[in-house]
Amino acid sequence: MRPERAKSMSGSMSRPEPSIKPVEMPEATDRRSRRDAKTLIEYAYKRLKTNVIRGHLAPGSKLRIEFLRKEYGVASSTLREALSLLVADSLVTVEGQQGFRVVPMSIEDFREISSLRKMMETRALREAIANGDDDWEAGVVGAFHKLNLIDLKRVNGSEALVDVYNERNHAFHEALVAACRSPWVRRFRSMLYDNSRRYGHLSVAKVGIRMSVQSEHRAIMEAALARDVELACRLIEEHIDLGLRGLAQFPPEEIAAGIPNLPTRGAPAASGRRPGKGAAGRS
Amino acid sequence: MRPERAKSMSGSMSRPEPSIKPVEMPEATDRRSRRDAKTLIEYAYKRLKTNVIRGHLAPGSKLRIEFLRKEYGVASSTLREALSLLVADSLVTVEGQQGFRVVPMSIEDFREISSLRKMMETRALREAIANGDDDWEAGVVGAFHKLNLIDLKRVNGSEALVDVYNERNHAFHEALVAACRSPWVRRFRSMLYDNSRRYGHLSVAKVGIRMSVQSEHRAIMEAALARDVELACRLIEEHIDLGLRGLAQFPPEEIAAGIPNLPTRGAPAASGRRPGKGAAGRS
DNA sequence: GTCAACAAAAATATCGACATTCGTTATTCG
DNA sequence: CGAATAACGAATGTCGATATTTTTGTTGAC
Repeated sequence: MRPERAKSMSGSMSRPEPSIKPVEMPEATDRRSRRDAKTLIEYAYKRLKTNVIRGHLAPGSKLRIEFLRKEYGVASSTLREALSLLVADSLVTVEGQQGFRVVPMSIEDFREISSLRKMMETRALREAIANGDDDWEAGVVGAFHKLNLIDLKRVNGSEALVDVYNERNHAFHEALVAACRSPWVRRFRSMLYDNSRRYGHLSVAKVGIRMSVQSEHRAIMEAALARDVELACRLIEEHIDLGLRGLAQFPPEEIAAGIPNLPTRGAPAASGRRPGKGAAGRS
Repeated sequence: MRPERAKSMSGSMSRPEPSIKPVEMPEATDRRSRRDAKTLIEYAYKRLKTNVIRGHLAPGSKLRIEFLRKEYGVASSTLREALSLLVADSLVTVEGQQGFRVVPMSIEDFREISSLRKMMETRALREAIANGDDDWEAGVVGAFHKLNLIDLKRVNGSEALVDVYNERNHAFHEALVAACRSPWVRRFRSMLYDNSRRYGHLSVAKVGIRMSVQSEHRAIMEAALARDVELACRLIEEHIDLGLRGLAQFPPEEIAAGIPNLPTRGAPAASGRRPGKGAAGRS
């Protein structure tokens, strides 16, 4: 069903690079998601969300309608609605006559998120383990396998591989709780997870991925499949704590700044500043 | 600072009717909130939120832009953005080319909300009791007093008094956790509480207010002021459970239907139906 | 009588122009 | 020289018209 990439790579090595389809390269993303998004609002919403989570839109920065409008090629109301939808995810705030803003990052924020995540994640996991059927197991095993195919040592440093890793890591954790049916738990968990991903990306960018992560994932998966609720919950709590600890060492201002040296794809200037007055001035 | 209502009531009776300023009568609300809303979006947002929580917009019903647009006197994009903001509160859903919809109600939904509310409410209360200063205590005592001024026996039946009661009940519970600083806990608690208010209103409309509620409130307040965390948490959990039990007796379809015999202020027809074809047809 | 294709109608989503508000800089007054 | 003020520019918020999509209603064939 996807005849487009027929003659791309015909290698036959034993285990080549982990089939990196260019997950969200700047161009590819646009085309793809614009196709399978039902509406332009949804398209803008997803793209904005990705960029916030990845840190391409700096934490705390102002989201100027006019700029993003042109950048994304949609009307102002369309973009505005997409941003409003992003408020539901607690990734963006909006205030009276003040416009939209990326939610700031801080270590206290990450602490609270991690703490609540432990509640929600375990609750979701409990339920998933109780309800999980064969399909759920298959999903977990599959997602873990895909995640495990990535050679961690090679990830640190490579932009593209980092993206793939983050994507698959996300998929694995989703698969774990896929069998949880409670809508509210799912919603809260999802909000918290999305927010925590921002810190996850930051952590990867700053200190790289810790090597123990694969074994942690494996242990969690095995406990879940063995239906050992208590163990699985304990392990996932530790997993969350380790993520927190990885960032706790940095000074607050470094965390608030987000990922450094990032070309801020789709964002105006760095933080709250104006784009600079020079350029086309006429005085 | 409010010279408007200078010569209104000069009574000097021992304890008259509990000074019912018409909290959100259909007209008054519009004027008032339209004034102190910074933007039209905020105005529409608040008004829609109130109507959803009160059940004037039936659970599960479709929110037709064109209809509400005229009703509220704002442009379609403005209303659209207000609705998008309501998605953040989990009071409204939006789906692809399908428009907006009031989130449905069900007893399972209420169960999950109540369950999660117990987590969040206790967590918020714990923190509030730990941090609470004199202002917090004053706020709690004041809110309780106002709530307690209402004669419950007289409430059941009177539309206006029900609104006042619900409003003050809300204020009391807000005051209890006002000293909680954790943004995420506050946010989640708030979402859950708003949603649970829908069921609260339904409960009041169907079975009236249980007479024990005042003593429950008093006990919670006293425990909180005495800084008895464990007792306060236990009491509030019981409080929540009692609210749930009040509705659990009804058949599912009655709960899904929302408040009966309500003129659906600001809503088109009852549920998913069209407004009727007659009127200005020209065939 | 049931189903399917087609046409009409309604509702959603999208757009770009316009009005309003806010923050900044330049100016004036004490 | 400093503070308050006024004009400017930029960004937000608001609007109604238009394009697309979905739904409804009807006709015709099997």
